[in-house]
Amino acid sequence: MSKPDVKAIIVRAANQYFSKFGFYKTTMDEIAKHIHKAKGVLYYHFNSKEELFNEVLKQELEGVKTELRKVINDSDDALNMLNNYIFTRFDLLHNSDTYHETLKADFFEKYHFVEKVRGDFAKFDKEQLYFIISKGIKEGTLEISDLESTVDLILMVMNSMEIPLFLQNKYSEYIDTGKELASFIIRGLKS
Amino acid sequence: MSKPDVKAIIVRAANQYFSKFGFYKTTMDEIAKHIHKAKGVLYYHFNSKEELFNEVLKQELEGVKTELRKVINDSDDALNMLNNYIFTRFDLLHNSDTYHETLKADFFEKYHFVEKVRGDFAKFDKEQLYFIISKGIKEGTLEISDLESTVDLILMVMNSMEIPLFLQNKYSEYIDTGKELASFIIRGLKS
DNA sequence: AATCTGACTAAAATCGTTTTATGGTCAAAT
DNA sequence: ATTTGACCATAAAACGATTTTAGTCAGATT
Repeated sequence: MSKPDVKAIIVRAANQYFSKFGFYKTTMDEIAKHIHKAKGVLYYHFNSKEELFNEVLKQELEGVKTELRKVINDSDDALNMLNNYIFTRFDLLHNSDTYHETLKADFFEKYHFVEKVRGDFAKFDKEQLYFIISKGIKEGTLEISDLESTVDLILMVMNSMEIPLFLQNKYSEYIDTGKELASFIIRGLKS
Repeated sequence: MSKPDVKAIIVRAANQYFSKFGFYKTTMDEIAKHIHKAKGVLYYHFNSKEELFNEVLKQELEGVKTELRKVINDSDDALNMLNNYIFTRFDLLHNSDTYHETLKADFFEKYHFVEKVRGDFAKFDKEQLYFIISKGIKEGTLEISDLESTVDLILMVMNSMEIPLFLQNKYSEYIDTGKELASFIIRGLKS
């Protein structure tokens, strides 16, 4: 405890407020008071509220990425890998409250400042799918005509489902069908 | 013209306003003035604004259903039928402004009064998919393990895509991938 | 009898104004 | 190098007065 990492403490507190109340209903004063500091210190470590929110989101998605990498490492054949990837991705994002905030934002066409972090995650996502499907092709278990558009298709479907799943409280209603989605996609890709 | 069908005239005018300005920003006075009648006459033919909106939506979806029935009648094998159904459905709903209103509503959890009409359409939708896929099974071109859950899966995906397609102006961005969706689904069902 | 009118009401939305809250700054303190 | 707390400008909330609007109804019209 010789050097308390204030930046990390701020992010942790900010995370609690942002994930509970969202961007607009969280005030910088609240966050500062919660860690028994003056508001100014937030502005010593971050240039703006938006930057702080960005950092919280970034760390949340970083956690998701770490878990997804584990999924990829722990599955050996591409079929299981794809199946686990799709399901775990839904499960992890289901529990990512700050990410849900940005989904709402997307809907209302606000939160422009968050584009970069979301773009980064989209890129990661795409890379993983490329990797998994390419692996399947090499293994001979998958067979597709156009890798690029297949990846786009899967991404589109997964992204489209996020609003009903996470924002419209249809997770319990849809999740069983969602599991089938994974096996259905795989069936469509199988050789 | 001996008996001008006032009810139909009201619905036509209401349709113009609702589809352009939505439910809340359309006033009963506007509609009445547009057809050169007093507002009271609207309440002679309909019990409330909600009921009038319902009627407009009902007729819009009735039109969609009619077109979709044509698609089913005009395709002979189940594979083409399914392909055309999915694509035409997206295309028709893309142009159904009043329906878009209810999608927004769904998101904001308002417009409870519209549940019945939407439920009717969902039922129709499900019946058609059942019909098409059953036909494909009989023909021997499709082969699936669980009809019920397959239908649910396709419905879930199509419904999920409506928000990005119709409300987030991603129609042009997604529609090409959307076309592939149809052929992808078919591939997944083929025997 | 069926259809329509227009004045009416109660409730809600809108608008202009004042007050308060909030993001952000900074000189001084630690 | 980090933190404080007073301070500013602006945006959001609160307020109250005014207008709009969904819905009603007694009476007119056909």
